Amino acid sequence: MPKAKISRSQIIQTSLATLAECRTLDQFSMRKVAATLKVDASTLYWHFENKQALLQAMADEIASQITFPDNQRDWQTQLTQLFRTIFAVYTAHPHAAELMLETIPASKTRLTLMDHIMAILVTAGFSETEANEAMTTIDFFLTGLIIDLTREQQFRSEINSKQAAYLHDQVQKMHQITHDAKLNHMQAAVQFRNTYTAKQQFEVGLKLIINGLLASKS
Amino acid sequence: MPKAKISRSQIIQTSLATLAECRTLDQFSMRKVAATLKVDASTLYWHFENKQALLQAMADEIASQITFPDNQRDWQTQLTQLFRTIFAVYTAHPHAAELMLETIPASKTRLTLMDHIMAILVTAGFSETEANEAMTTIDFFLTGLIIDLTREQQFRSEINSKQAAYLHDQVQKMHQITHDAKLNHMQAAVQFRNTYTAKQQFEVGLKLIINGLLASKS
DNA sequence: ACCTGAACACCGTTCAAGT
DNA sequence: ACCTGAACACCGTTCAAGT
Repeated sequence: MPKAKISRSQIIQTSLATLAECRTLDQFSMRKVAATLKVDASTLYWHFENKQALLQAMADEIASQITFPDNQRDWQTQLTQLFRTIFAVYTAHPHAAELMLETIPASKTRLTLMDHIMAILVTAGFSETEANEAMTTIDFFLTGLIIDLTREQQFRSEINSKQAAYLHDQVQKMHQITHDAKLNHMQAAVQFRNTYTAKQQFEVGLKLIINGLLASKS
Repeated sequence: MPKAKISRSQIIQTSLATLAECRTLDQFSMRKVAATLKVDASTLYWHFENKQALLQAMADEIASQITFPDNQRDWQTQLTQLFRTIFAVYTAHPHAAELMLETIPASKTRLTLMDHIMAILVTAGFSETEANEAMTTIDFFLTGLIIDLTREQQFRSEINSKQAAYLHDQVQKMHQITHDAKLNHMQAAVQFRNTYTAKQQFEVGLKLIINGLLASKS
């Protein structure tokens, strides 16, 4: 029994490191991970069924870093704290939000997390239906926000590659059209996005949804 | 001046038809579009700068089918009607939601639409900030919902390809873990998703957010 | 049990050359 | 102005063969 050159968890760690150096999720490839590990690409297929399986494992690894809030506090506080943690974890790992979106929550870690979010709401007196709706709404909001913002940030920083240059032009064009067509509300929106940080936008959106929940309760 | 074999709009139409036959967005390729048009793949690059540009054009084409609601009605009705139209248009075109997510709204069509949504809210008395938050929240919710649901639907219908089979297994596994670990709230969530249609889930989520807006107003 | 090499069937994109 | 062919540098995945 010869010692294995690489382990499953080693692949996951290296994959996350490799992903961190990719500008977009689809630049992440099995071949790049293999190259970093100094292993043939086909070797990875002994450890993982396919690329999707590796992505799922990476998503789980990230999700496992999310900790649960103190359950003595009221539901608004618990929910806010928990989603703040999720926000922090997602922003700490490049492309984490996209990874979650492209991946099925078929692990105990992720399912337990979702169950916990719903538990907070159900314990607070919401129905299962309301809890499910609230959870997915917040989750999609959070995921969408992060994906959108990281995209724009990358355009601002990198003009090296042709692809980045094209996308940068599109952002410029967006501002141009907004200005020329006198779309005043969009102009306000753009300015709003430029002055607020991602964290601030997250807080304000989360508050809106929680307020909505509060209202539906009474 | 020889007559052009193909036109820009012809490419866009064929692309949408080609996309409709792809099970996932990343199965959509320039080469497939070219093959359908009986043209060399490189020809497309005379009409479009790159793949991203074609995707943007496709997204615009879809977005142009969204009509605005009667502006005599109150803001809740207008907002609900408009997003119902968006929901209908997104579900009519396979992968439309993903297309919107992967693409920058750098066209007059899409920017005007966004401006209109904000205008409804600002006219109703919300601040630009609140309007922007509400718009993005609803948009992300809608996009996320559609992407999630279409994914699951595809798994249920197709077991042909190996890729689909793997994802189908993951969905199974998700149910299994949920059951075994007694994640009761998740179980309720799964059941909820199985009995409700996409449209119903959309309606209920939209109502929640609008109620939140109503509450924040008073 | 774990890994390699070569191969297959794909991609997006470029560019000289054709009409 | 519009299109082609060939080429480049990539992909994910499989599978017989090695240790």
